[in-house]
Amino acid sequence: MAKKGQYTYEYPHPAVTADSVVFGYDGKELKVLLIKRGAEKEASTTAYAGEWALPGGFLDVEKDKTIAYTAKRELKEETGLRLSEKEFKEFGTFSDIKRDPRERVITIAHYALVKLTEVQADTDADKAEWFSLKEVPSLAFDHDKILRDAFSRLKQDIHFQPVGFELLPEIFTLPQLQNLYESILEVKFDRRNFANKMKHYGILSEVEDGTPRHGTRTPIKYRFDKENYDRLKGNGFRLEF
Amino acid sequence: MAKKGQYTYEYPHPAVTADSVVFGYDGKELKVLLIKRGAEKEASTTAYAGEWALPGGFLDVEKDKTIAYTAKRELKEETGLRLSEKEFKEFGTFSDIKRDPRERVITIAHYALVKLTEVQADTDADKAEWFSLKEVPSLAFDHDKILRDAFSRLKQDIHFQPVGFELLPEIFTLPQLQNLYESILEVKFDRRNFANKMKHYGILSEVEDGTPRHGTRTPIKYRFDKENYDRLKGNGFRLEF
DNA sequence: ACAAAAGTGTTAGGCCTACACCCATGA
DNA sequence: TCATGGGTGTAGGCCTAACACTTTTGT
Repeated sequence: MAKKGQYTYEYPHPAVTADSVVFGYDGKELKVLLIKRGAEKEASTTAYAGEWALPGGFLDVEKDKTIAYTAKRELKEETGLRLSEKEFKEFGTFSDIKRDPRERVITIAHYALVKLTEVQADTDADKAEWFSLKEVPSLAFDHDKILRDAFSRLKQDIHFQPVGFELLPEIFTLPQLQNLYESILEVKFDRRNFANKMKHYGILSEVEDGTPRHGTRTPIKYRFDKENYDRLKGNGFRLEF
Repeated sequence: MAKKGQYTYEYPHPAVTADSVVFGYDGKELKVLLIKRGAEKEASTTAYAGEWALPGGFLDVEKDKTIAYTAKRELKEETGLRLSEKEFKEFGTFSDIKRDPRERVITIAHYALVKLTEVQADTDADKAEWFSLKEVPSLAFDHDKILRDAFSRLKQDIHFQPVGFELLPEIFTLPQLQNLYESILEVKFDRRNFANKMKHYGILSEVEDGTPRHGTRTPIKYRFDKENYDRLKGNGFRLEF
């Protein structure tokens, strides 16, 4: 570890952190991953000790190639989750002069989408916990605001890029997909219209699992047609509703 | 001025800057404001001396309330332009480890829209110059990329929020407005369809200037209905084309 | 047997697109 | 007088929104 006071500059420098809002979907609700700030580690983490916060941490000036890499590294260290840098979408900078009581800290905020059902096993339950968006406790620093902003940004983004693939298990049903959209946009859709639209996009392929679907009570299973999905993601699309 | 080496930290800190891409419209073309980097001032500005760059500069850790304030302050200092903090839209962070040869510098990129015809007088011609987007020289640091990203972001944003008010003079004509949209989106529109659409939004009010419009050769003058314009801006809108 | 979940198709209305002609001015 | 710029309206197509009934399973 570096010696105290080793790094000097002609002008004051701020500290820079990357914080991440990780959204997951359990088939019913949208959730967010939070960590509990501990008092055990470096002195610099003692602010807001014991409170819930977004995962994130300081830019390693000498090693982190980009701030997205910081986000990735810190998420892994704090929650056990391994995501690639590309999965972090930057959505804003929070730079208020008083946002950290210790020193001037600028944070670059990111959000990421994960398949909750698949990564739940990887999240280190000692440190991290998934919260329903409606039951998020009050958070350290300005993380409440960061979380709110991330959610609005996700709401915006969902209009232009399909969003299911990142959040749903590989095999899913139309009602699940619809519920996901409804959870994010906080509205209800007509079942028929939703199905028509999704089918027209051509990103769904029906999964044949042998069972010859007796009733209509058990939903049809789909997976995403990754090729069309990615093309749509690249070109952008217009979800109107 | 602070003494050299006065500021020490336990861990290395990056420098943080705010850079601004200021777009203006002269009635024909979209332009961008650039500054020429000088060698005269502090040592820290000698990198890329003499080259063109985006206006911007270092966060004043002790005084700048937010990074948007940094953007505002630096723009004023470097070009003479006075904008309010709200006029700077943050659109991304550029954090590549090698983007500045001197030390680790993270920049928070912003863009702003101004009425070129009205502010041209305020821009300090010794330091700053307006360039047509198609004639931008090669820029210092990674500012080429920042400029490209700003332009794409503007293109995106224009689909969801009306954009004329910030760029056009108070009184303008429909052909001007159309040309502005065409300049930004780099496409051509049908005159009639464009007019129909804009009129349906209800953000244009005809300006009566006495002259009883003999021919149709002289275009009708409009101003924005600020109330409807702001409402539309708040609610968002969907420009389809 | 009843409530809840899921599948399915049609119609009306609104928005987008394409398209042509006239008038006045300036060269 | 001719080329240019600007104003204006309509018809067809597509997408969106609204809407009801049937089947089956679980209680």
